[in-house]
Amino acid sequence: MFSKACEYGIRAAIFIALQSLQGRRVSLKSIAAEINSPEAFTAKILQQLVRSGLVESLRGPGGGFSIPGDRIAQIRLSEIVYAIDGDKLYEGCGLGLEQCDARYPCPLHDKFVEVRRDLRNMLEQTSLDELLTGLEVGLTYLRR
Amino acid sequence: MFSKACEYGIRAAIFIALQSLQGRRVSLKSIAAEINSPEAFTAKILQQLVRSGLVESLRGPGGGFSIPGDRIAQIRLSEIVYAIDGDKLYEGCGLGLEQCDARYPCPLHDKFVEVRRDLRNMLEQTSLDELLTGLEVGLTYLRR
DNA sequence: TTAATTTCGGATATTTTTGTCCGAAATTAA
DNA sequence: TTAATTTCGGACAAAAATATCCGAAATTAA
Repeated sequence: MFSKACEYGIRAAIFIALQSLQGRRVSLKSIAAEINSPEAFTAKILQQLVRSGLVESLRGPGGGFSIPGDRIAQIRLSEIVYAIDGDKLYEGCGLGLEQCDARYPCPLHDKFVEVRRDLRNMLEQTSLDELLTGLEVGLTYLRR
Repeated sequence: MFSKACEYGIRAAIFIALQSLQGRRVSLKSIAAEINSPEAFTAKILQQLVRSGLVESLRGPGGGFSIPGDRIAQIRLSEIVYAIDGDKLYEGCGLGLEQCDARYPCPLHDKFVEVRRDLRNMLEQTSLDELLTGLEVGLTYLRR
């Protein structure tokens, strides 16, 4: 469903948010260790999130990545997915037709649009901070 | 959402079904021309559908691909997707965790499971023949 | 039988995605 | 200032997905 890059990006963002709540900046190394992702590849994805303004970074000793407290409740998964994969998930015909819309739909158009809208709604309605509560109380996990 | 292979596979199956209804077998060449797909690649995908028993093939002059009439109403999109992509779409954690289930869920587990169930239901409930009616009356399209 | 047609199957090529390496730049602290 | 740390950015490598090529096998018809 999501690309590997997206999976790593979301997991990283969740972990950064979790640590930012405690006022801790986290290094690339600790992120990759915590979410169990390839370090160098994760670096590329984090750079995309930084450029998109979803994550802040600081170089040098004690540096690392963070998300400002007020942003943690604002940022939606849809923004993270969009920053990494662009509108791939939101646009385009389910059967790959170049032109496919309500006027000239593919045979699957209506049903596909509905499913994708559900996915999109889910991503747009899910903020980072609501994913943290389960982690904090040990009900959900970021690795394994 | 779907792989290119799946997109071609579904479009091909729809076109074969449409022609089979008229008692016509269709060649690889005409399929690729009709659904606007790369011919040799489409051949590989058709072979998968044949091996899975979703499509019948016949070699030699006048040969080609077909779907028996009674199968057209039985075959679901879920079967086509499964024949081509396996259970990739139906299994696995949304965030890519190796172990993620109701007992040890990732932070997105519940929401993701719900969206994927919607997608799966849609594919399981959609049969080939119901996609043909729109095509027959010119309401939907397979190319463009 | 021969020639033409069409799918089958393996090898190969191209493109995209995923992943690695390494030096440069920035920052901190001794 | 110097050394250590950490992100940044570009080049490169590996793997997977997409796509092509071509001869073999099967079938049909002349």
